[in-house]
Amino acid sequence: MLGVQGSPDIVDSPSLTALGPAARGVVRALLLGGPLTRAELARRLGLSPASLTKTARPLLVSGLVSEGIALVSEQRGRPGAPLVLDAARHQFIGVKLTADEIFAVRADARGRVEAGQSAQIESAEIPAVLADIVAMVNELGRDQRIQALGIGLAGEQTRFDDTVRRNNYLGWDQVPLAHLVEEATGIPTVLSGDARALTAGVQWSGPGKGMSELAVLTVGVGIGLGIVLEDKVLSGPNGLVGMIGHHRISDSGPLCDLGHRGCASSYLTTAAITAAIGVPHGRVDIDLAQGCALAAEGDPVALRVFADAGRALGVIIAQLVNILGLPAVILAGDGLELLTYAEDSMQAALAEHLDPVARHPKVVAFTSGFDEWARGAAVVACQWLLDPPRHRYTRP
Amino acid sequence: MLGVQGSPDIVDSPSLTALGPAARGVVRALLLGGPLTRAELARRLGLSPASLTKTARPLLVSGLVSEGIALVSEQRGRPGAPLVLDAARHQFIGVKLTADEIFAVRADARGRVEAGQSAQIESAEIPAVLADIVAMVNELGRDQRIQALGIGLAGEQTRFDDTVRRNNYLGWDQVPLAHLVEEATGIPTVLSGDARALTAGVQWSGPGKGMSELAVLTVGVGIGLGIVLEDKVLSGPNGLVGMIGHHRISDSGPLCDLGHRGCASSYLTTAAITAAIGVPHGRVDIDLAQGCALAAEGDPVALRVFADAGRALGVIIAQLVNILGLPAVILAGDGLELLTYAEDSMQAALAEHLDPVARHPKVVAFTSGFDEWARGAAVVACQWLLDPPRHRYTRP
DNA sequence: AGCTATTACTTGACATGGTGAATGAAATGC
DNA sequence: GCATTTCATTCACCATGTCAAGTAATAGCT
Repeated sequence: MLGVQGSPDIVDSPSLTALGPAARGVVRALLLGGPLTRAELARRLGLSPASLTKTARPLLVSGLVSEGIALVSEQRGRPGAPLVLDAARHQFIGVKLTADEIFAVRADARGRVEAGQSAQIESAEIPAVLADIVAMVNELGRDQRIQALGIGLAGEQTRFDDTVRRNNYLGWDQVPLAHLVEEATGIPTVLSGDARALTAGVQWSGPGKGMSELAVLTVGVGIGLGIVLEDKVLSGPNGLVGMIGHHRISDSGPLCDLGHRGCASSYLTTAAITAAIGVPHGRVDIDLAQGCALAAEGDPVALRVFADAGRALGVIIAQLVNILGLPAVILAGDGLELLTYAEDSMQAALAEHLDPVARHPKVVAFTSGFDEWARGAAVVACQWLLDPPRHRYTRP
Repeated sequence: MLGVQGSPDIVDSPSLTALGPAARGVVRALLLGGPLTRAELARRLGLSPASLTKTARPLLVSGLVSEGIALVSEQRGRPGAPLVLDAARHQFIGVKLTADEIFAVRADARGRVEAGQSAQIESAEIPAVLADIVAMVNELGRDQRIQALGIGLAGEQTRFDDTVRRNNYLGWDQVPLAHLVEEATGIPTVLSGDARALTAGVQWSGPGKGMSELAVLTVGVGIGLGIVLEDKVLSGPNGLVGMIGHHRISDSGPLCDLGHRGCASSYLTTAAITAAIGVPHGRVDIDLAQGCALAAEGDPVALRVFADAGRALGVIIAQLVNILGLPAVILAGDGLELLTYAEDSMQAALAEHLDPVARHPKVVAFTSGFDEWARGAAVVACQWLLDPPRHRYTRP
């Protein structure tokens, strides 16, 4: 692009915030459902055809939406003109903040990653971290108009949050991070829990695209859980949702670091698995890949550990499905490698613990890089902008 | 036979269906929050004061709402005039349908029961049951204008359903019961799952009144679960929610009738408890009250059975709170008597299995008669009428 | 080809529900 | 008695959505 930093010749697509709630609803539906005719949109949004004509007009004029060519119709009557959304027109930035590292990506409205970077955190002091974030955001947003910025971090964040509450990793408490970043960058900013951000990414543009109900279960350093109900990522009144890490799976079993016997963490975290495999072999420095290699060689210890892990996964999935009636569960996280040797026992445990009346859920493994977490945060930012505001009125 | 709707000497308060969505919102808030000033309503509904003046006017004119006297103000400025809702003005009927009996109550909008009756079901044939229901409804609705009718039954019903899907108790499948009853009585009718109806009753006018998030766990013949999230009773995509009856509590434990070892049903259903107490004593005809009596005498078998039941309850509550972040769990059902001797172990198990980060929930026992189920169905009918319609448009 | 049924879209009059700004009303605190 | 604070109203205006009516484009049938 020709433009220099901050120059006026950036293509200035109108901000999504300028759209009314009706238009946002249309954009949201198009984002999730691909090109759709006005008639189909009207049906999905529960509006009259007349409304859609009216709502779509300004979107067409602005160029955000354009009319495609009618498909070969298998219908009887006049074919509809599909509306196609120019999702690449709007950019978002997603940031995943951990105790020692920051990941950030720039993505378009559909969640396609355009650029990304990462940096180590030198100090957990608020001004230092803030400066790091701002530097990365400015770098990624150079010569781009960024619609919104999403930050995902561990802890008790609600779906669209603005302050960091009790973050043990960073040692922060009650930090108005969204406001700080917004002031420094000029970009509207929202916070979210990291598991919730990952879930949002899965739901809008990952393997769960278009599903209204699903759960995302992550295994790795810890166990994370995100739940989508009625198209919305659940966050609970305090952001305290999905604390499934210490669910008891079995009365007899290994101990987790909190002293629970047979809890989910004791079977599923990477540390638990590597320790369980390594100790009987007299090795403490084993990693997950080595554990998998042992299993591949037929090592009985490794096979048993993975089988137990699979069983734990199956029990958790069954509980979720029984309680919430979910039709799909997505497995993710950097410990997902274990699934190779755990899938059979997982399926067996799932079948055993599923309620006889419940429908068998679709279970999908979603292998992804670490930037998936940051991408999820970008999706959260997009969802935030397009969210139908419940409370429009802010008193003076 | 036609309903009594047409009789000319009924005080004809305008139907709630005539209210627009804005007015319904006000009525709903007043129903849940008692008398509220316009200013407070505006804050709760996220509207401007101007909106409230406008919305409240027709309600005041119609007499459904009247202005109370300002309370002794502890505020600084002008005291607001509380709007009080005349909840007794609108009647609803709730019906609980089981395999062999029908319970029905008439209640006002606030869920206060005005009358009730029950009848045995002679035959499970659809026309026979329909006739029974219609007769009871006509009897309860005599000389009254009934706003809506709610029917609660076991099975895979969604929150506001219209057809009975796969009901094993009655042997029905795909019966458009709501439509049939509506035609025969002239009263708008809605179906709901029975656990969901009970939950609705708890949420609107029971011990959970005013709470936005809670779960209702029932013990008795089976184990039921209803979940409220963001003020709405959860029903899932297929109405398959809360199938918690066969969750595994322990590897070792009694068998349930499906052959699961140590599942929730095997610890908590009344049949399981009475059998567990009775068999060691060589008695098969024991009931729950007798079991309690034995426990009161210090019978070690009974005490142990109740302690195990309490532990199962505690585990289930902990799981629910961990996953959903619920601040409160209400216990109900006709088997609740067991709690007298199970509470300690329940609390212990809850504390043990709750995630270290999770907030300890409020656990409340809600002892109630059998008509609580029918009352819940009446509340569902009221919620249904006052629900903000997502899809207003019905195409011609 | 021409007709009919079917589905898609547009138009304009109208209703509803919401806002902001200005104003008035009723209490407390000094 | 007066400032302050909070509550409520009024009026002009906007956004969204419906209805009824009409136009447009296709498939299938005769």
